[in-house]
This record gives sequence, C-alpha cells and structure tokens, in this order.
Amino acid sequence: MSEGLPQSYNPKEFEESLYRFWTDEGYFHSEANPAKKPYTIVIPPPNVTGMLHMGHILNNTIQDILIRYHRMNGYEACWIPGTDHASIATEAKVVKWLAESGISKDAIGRDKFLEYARDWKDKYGGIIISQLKRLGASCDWERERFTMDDGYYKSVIHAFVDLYKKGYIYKGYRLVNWCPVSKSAISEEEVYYQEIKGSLWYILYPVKDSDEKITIATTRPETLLGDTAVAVNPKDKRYQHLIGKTVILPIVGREIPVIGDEYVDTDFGTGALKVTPAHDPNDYELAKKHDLEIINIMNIDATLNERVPEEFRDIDRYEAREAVVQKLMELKLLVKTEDYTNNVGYSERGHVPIEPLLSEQWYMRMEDLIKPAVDKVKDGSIRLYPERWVKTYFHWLENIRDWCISRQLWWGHRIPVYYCQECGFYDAYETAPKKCEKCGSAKMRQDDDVLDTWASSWLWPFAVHSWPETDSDLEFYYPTNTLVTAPDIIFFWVARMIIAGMEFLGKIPFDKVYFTGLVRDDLGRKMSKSLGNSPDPLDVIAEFGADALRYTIIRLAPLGNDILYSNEKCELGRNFANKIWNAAKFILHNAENVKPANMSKIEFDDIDKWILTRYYKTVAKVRAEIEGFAFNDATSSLYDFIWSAFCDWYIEASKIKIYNGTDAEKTGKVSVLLHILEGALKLLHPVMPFITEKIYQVLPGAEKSIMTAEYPVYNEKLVFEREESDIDWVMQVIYTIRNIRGEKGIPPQAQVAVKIQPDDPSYAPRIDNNRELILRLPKASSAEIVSDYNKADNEVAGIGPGFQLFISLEGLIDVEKEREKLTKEIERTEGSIKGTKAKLSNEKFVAQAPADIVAKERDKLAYLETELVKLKSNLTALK
RNA sequence: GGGCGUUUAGCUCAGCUGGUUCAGAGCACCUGCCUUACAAGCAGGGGGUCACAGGUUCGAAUCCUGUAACGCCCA
Repeated sequence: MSEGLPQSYNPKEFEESLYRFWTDEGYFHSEANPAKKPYTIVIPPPNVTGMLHMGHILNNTIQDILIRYHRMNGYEACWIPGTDHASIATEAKVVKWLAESGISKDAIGRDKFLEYARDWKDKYGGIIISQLKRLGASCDWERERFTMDDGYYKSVIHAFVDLYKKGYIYKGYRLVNWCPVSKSAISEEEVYYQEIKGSLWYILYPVKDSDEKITIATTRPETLLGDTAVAVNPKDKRYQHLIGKTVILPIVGREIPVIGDEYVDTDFGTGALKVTPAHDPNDYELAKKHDLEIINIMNIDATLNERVPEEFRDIDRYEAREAVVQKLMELKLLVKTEDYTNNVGYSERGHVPIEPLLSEQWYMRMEDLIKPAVDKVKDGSIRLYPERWVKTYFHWLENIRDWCISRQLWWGHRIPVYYCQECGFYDAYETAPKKCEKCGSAKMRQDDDVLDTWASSWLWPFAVHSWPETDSDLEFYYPTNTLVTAPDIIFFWVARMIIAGMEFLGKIPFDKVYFTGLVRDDLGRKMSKSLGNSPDPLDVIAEFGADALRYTIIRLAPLGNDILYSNEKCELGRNFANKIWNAAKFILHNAENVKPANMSKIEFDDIDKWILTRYYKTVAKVRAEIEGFAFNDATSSLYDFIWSAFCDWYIEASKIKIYNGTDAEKTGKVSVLLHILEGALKLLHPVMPFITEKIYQVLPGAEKSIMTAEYPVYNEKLVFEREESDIDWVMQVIYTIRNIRGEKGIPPQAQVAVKIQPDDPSYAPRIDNNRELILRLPKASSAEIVSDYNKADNEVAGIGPGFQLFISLEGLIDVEKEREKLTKEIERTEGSIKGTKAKLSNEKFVAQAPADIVAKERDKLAYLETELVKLKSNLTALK
C-alpha cells in the first residue's frame, strides 16, 4: 500500500501528471444536465497577451475552490474559461513585433495587419491559459472562448446593432483621452497618473484698450495657442472689473473674452485661468457653459496643426512648449517660472502623457441602460462581497457619463456601421449590406474604428454561449452564480455586465460578486514590472508546488483586504503539505495488512470520540466558511484541525494501541485514522487539489478520483460532546506535566511519577479511562489519583483548570526559584480575585448584567479562590 | 476637497452579535530533543497599555465621536 507514496513530498513528481489525469478523464467538462443544479462561474478573461501574475493566482484559486467545492457537493459545476482580445495592448505588441522585421502597420494595410495579428495570437497568445493549468484550475477547457472567436464576434456585433437601432448609440464630437502613440482614444482605465516635476509659467495677457495686463499661470504654455478665453472667479476682487472685457492672446493676437465662473480656484497661481477648451477637460466644460469657441490645435500625433501660427506648425507639443516660452520671453510677456509638481495622466499603452483631444467618436447613451443595474443591487438580487463596494458601485452609476466605445485601432470588433459613399446615408448592419438602402449605390464603406474591448467583454457571461441564439446551454448556465474579480474593474466590467445582462436577457448575470484584494509585496508596494517586485508564479510553483502557493495565498487573503506577499511565505503551505504527506505515509504504513472497519462497527475509546467530534465540527465550520467566502478562515480551520488536533494529538495517541494493542484495538485505530484522513483530504481538496488527490488514490477503498467524491457532511451521530470535553481536560493534564518537565529540565527519557488531584471527585474516570494517554504522551511512570494531598518535599506541583498535580523530582528542584515563581503567581491570582470581587460587590453589575454573566463571574471567583488555596499550600510545602 | 479601508507580539495577521484565562495563531527568537510519519519536524518558553484622546456601559481590542499615520477610490 505505502509503495503508492514516495518517501518524501515532492510535488513536481505528480502535480502535472495528475492534471493530465483529470483532463483525460473529462472531470472538468460539464454538460447541461437538468437533473442537477448548475453552478457556473465565468472566468474574468485575462488578456490574450497576458502572463500569469499573483493577482491571477489569488483570483483563480478562489474560483477553483468554489467550483471544486460545488462539484463535490453534487452540482453540475462549470467554470468557463477564455481570453480577451485586448485591442490596444495586443495591437501594440503586434506592431512592435512587426517592427522587428521592418514591417510597418500602415504600409501593409488593415487586412494584412490582421492576418499577422492572428498569427501572433496563435503563436504567442494565450500563454496564460497553460499557466492556469499549471495552477490546477479545473476549467471546462472544451468551452474555452476568445472574445474574437467567430461566434463571439457575432454576439458583439449583434449587441451593437441592437443598441444602435434602439437609439442608444450615437456619434459625437468631443474631448477624449488621446494616446498620441497608439493614435487612438483610450479609456480612463488605461490612463495612469504620475507626479511630474514641471514648471508653472506666469504669462501676461494684455487687456484690450487698456494698459492693464492679466497674469495667468499655466503648466502647459503651448496650449495658449488654442486659448479662447480667460476665466476668473467673480468673487475675486482683483479681477471682478475685468469680466466682460477682452484680452489679446499673446503671440496669436486673437481677441478673447474674460469670463467669470465660480469654478476658478482663486488660490491657484494668480487666480486667473487660461481657457483652452480643445485640450483640457475642465476648460471644455467651461466652454460649453459659456458658449466659447473651441479651437483644436493638435494633430493626432500631438504635433501642432494648421490652426496655430506658422512657426509652430508640425512640431511636437513639447518642442512647441519650448518655442512658445522662448517667444513669450522675446515679447517680454513671461513674468516668471516656478518649479511645480503636478499629476500627469500617461497612456498605459504608449507611456507618454495623454492628450485631451477633440475628435469624433461613437458613444453609448447610458442614462436609461443603468436603471435596472441600480435596482438589482439595491434590492439585494446581486450582492457584493465585501459589501462596502456597493457605495462605489452606486456612486459610479449615479455619475455615469456616456460611454466612448470607439477606438482608432484595427485589432478588435470593427464597428458595423456602413456609409454610402454616394449619398452619405449610413446605418448599422449585422451583415455587410451590398448596396445603399437609400440610393442603391454599391459603394458602401464600413466604419474604420473598432469597439472598446469592454464593449465586447461586457457580454461575456452569455456570449460565451451561442447568444443571441437561445440554446440549452444558455438556458442552463445563465445566470451564472458567482463572479470573482478585482475591485478596480467594478465599473469597466462588473457594472457593465449587469447592464448588458439586464438589457439583452432581462436577467442578472450573477448573484454574488466577490472582490479580491490586491496582492502587494511584503513592503506593501503594488507589484509592478518596473519595481521588479512581482514574482513569477511559475517559479514559485516550481519551488514550492502549486498546492503550497494556492494554500498560502488564500491563507493570507482575508475577504477583500490587500495581501502582503513574498515567496518565503509559501513555506507555510509547503510545510503544511509536507505534514499531511508524512501523516498519510504513517497511516498507510500501519494500514497494511489491516482490514479497515466501518465506523459503526468500532468500539470507540474517548480519544476516538474526541477526534471524530473535532472532525465533524470542522466539517461544519469549513462548509460555512467556504459558503460565506471566508476562504482564509477555512484554510486556518483545516490547518488547525489537521496539524494540531489530528497529527499532534490523535496520531500520537493512536500509536499506543497500534504498537501495543490487541488486533481489534489496532483495527479500530487504523479505521478511525483512515476515516479522518480521507475526510480531511476531501475537505482540503478544493484548496490543495494535487496532494489530496495523490494521497486519496492510494487509500484503501478509494474511488477513482477525489475530485468527484462527495464533500464531507456533518454527522451528528459521530459527535460526542462529553468525551470531547473529557479529553480536553486530559490534554490539560498532559500539557501541565510536559510544562513542568520543560521548566525543570527533566531529561527527555526520564519517566516521572505523577499524582493527580481532581478538583471534583467525579473527574476521576477521566483519568481512569485515559490513563494510557496520561502515561505515554508525557512519559509518566504512574498517574495516581489523590485527594487532600500534601505535597512532599521532593515534589513539584502544577495547577490546571480542574486539577492539581504533583511530580516527584528526586532532588531536582531549585527550591529558591520555585518559591519566587509561586509568590508571583499568588500575587497575580490575588489581583484577579480583588478585581472580580470588586465587580461582584458592585450593586449595579449584579442588578443589571444578565444573570448568566453574573453567575460566570461568581464561578470565576470560586475558581480563583481554589487556585489561591492550592498555590499557597504549595508554597508552604516548600518550606 | 469628498468617500472608503487599515492601525492588535519584532513581522504577517485572527479576534464575527461588547461578558468563560480574551489578549490568540504562524513566522522570527530562546531552551531541550535526529523519540522507528515528518528537523519542511517534536516538546516547552519569553514577548503586546490592542494607534491616540474622549464618550456610552456594571463591563470596551470589540460600540460611538474626534485626532493622527498609512493606503485606495473619486473630484
């Protein structure tokens, strides 16, 4: 039997082959099965360009725990995996890849580029999928989807056309976050902010028909060329008189108005603000409010365009900045320059500052679409964990703006709007029209833009099936059950999926959303490539094993809180796995030549009943913890049970009868050991799938796989409250003996003679029934029950809850040390007695506190007073 | 500026509805052990005014208010 387990725990030897076993057996695959209840999770699809990082480990381990748990509980569990095409990120990678071979995107054109992009995706994309497999993710790989698969593509186009026809999608000309490198609009999510040391330039704007000049302060002097107003706060006494006047824009000479608006911060700079509506979002809002002219002065690569004076045209915005400052100095309109640090938005794609740019884009009108999404969270149909995210969710929905869904890229879902080249008519179509509906011309041209990636992934929970066609899969698996994701995409993805689910199917996409925390390094810093503090999970798995990594990361992650991670912490999981491995080896070795018996056939002793009770209580606890998303608590409960209760106490105790007991006793012990081991493995399997499977498969009478075994169920018949507390008491006795041995430096091999005096004679059977434990575990030669015992000179006394005990030391005690210790102990106990007495003599306490609390205080006092008596008599006995 | 979160042992964190040694675990540290499952281990030990200041209460790590530090989100 034990040849099934190698001598030492080495996860590398079996993790990958077990994964192959599971997939070969088809255990991960699910089919719509109305006889069972579905339990479905859709994976948050990682970027197809992505590599696995610690955030993925946390997120996907949690999903795997939920899926494996529900699968073992008899659900038709289905975890649908896939990847996201990630327009902008992938396109950037492909452009770079082509550039290495000297190929430029613009030279080869759209179709050729997309061919290359698909090649790239096939070759390099989806590495993350194989990495997830290494983690042990039990996804239904037969259902793997990619957001640009044909079927998925059709779903996205269908959704667009549907919303377009309903009037939710329109074209608008407004300010967007522009990435001058990708030459595309990007979403707020793709903007990151950096503190940049720059300057604040103070510039004079002459007032028309006056000698007066207004000084404005700006961090972006080059945008001056597109100014269309100067704004001041109407409350600001310095400038009130200028409101309504006109100033002459330096360099350009354009006459622009001075406007008053409360928005202006009187404390910033000089309190006068230059307004460049086409290149600053706040200025843009001001311009709309005050009906100002909007002058776009930039090209899509952030060079200046033909609307600026000739000398500045076609030069980059930063060169233009130098040139403008130089010119202002020449004109003596630059007052001063100050150092200034400000927060600049950078494009995550091009790694250059984004440019607010006016352009024509497609928008989705959100106002009506969000209503059901608000309601479903408000009425509790969808619950967020931790709940505090609800506030954030509502805040975003309440302040929602229309969604810019177009991107100036090629890799993605091309917007299905077709324009007639002859008459200008346009409309949205699911399949390309042959000719214009209006004039019949065949010269139709499709819009060049593609959709924002989120405008495809928001359909994920149902577009992974054949939607818009309704089939049995869609009906069976939708709505899904739980979504596990990070809170930073609560708006971009979670809220939008809810909106899409309600709009297209009239049903919520999931009813629970679990938000994980962020994985940081052990200094609390975000993990990032530039810091180099982001460990490669595959290295960690190679060193510690996937189980250890899974266990550790879950153990470290309380619901929704950030976790501080470092590789060394995986020792926790690895050591735990090693402990289980060795325990299993011991049990299997002793189970050779023993025919395990059913629990109902065994005559249990107290400690059997104790471990069974602990086990079934753990079953109930772990179930509740997993269902309440308290995964870290579940991992702790399992650790405590397996390591402290099972290994440290029960296995050690079982050796007594295994080595020296009758055949029946040995069979009983082995049967209980196997029963608990098998149950513990099942309980732990969702968290540590590999080691549990590895051991399970060599257990006598095991089924083919632990994955498909039944998750343990609480069994009241095997819970024994009295024996549990009896053994707890006995454990205290053993612990007290060991403590004395340690304190007194008794040699490890020496046997000690122990006299135990229970506080209550009715406790005596606890000793009689478990004398073997009391003798063997702390190496005692005898355990005699005494009453009213007076300690002998060569004895040392120990005190525990409900007993007092005496150990003969044969001249080993240091009388002086012992006396000091006892005196301290007495002082402390007297202090506690004083406090408790004070409480009890407080009339208010006795009158107002609940009766059972008062009773407890009385018991406590009685207990302390007994302690004191014991301590004092021990002290006297020393003299 | 608005919102949220965190603050408990040297480190990472438990401590859920105030009340049994409620101040705990792991790591680290100290002592002793290679005891025939496990040194990735076993047995024992030391260590904290529960961020600070008030308040509620018979009673506060726990509830309330304020302050501070750190972090996140939004503007």
